[in-house]
Amino acid sequence: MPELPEVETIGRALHLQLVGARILQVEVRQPRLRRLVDIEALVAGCVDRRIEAVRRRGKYLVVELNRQRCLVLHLGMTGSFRIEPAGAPTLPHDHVVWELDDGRCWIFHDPRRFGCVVPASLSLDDTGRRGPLPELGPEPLSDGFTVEDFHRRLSRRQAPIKNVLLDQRVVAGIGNIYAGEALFMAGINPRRRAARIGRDSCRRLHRALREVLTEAIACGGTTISDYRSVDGLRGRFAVHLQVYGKPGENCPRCGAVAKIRVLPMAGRSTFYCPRCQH
DNA sequence: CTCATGACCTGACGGC
DNA sequence: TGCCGTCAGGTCATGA
Repeated sequence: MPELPEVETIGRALHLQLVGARILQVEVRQPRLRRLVDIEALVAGCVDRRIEAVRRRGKYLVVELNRQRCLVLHLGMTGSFRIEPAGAPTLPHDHVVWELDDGRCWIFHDPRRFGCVVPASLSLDDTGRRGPLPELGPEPLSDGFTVEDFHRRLSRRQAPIKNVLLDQRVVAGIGNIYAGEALFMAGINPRRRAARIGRDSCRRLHRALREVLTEAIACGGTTISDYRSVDGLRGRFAVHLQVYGKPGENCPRCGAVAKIRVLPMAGRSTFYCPRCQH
């Protein structure tokens, strides 16, 4: 579910809520997430440590703990966090519960169990990666994401641009919704081979990605059904979506001239306007 | 290396 | 009402 704006929203909320708290204990109710939770390592990595920061990298969250440890978290499709008073009743699919020293507990909830909770040592390698994060491309909202570098990366790929945008090694944090929205904004057909995106189109796509992600973060993300931030609030970007989830509707740019179409690409639904996107 | 496909899970929804 | 197929915001392993 969550893409960069949703993970950013959740990460900011967790940072505000958790920094300064000390973890008294951690309970793993269901270790069988996408990667099996190593309970021993999680307990050793968490208990009696203070939470110092929560940061985002791509769609991952890194919770920094004192004494050089961290937690690497991913929300998969349906992961969420909430914070409750200690002893509050838990729900089905509450898989990990951290008890804090201030009378609250922090809960990881994930019905589909595509998320992960991985304890790691807090160390930077020479590429700036933390712990067991996979190889990730540049942060699209950072200065390190330049048109030149983006164009170079695209020029090596023969796959459709839509699929390449979903490759986290090319640029980090883009998922199905924002890939489709950015391609619409940039007027690029999702089936276009990435290597055949010219300099001008690449510049438009670069700008579109930054614009859509920035606006979505300002809205607290996009809620289609499940997604909620830590406080339980919905993201408000859904009303700004131009094409995602709107097959058969009039294109918002060319009006009634063309209808939005949907086609499967790499197993995911892709929405686009056949008239406006080339 | 690149690329496409299916697997991993649960729940919601529509058709019959 | 209930059963079945399909679909869902993500990643990862596998084989061509």
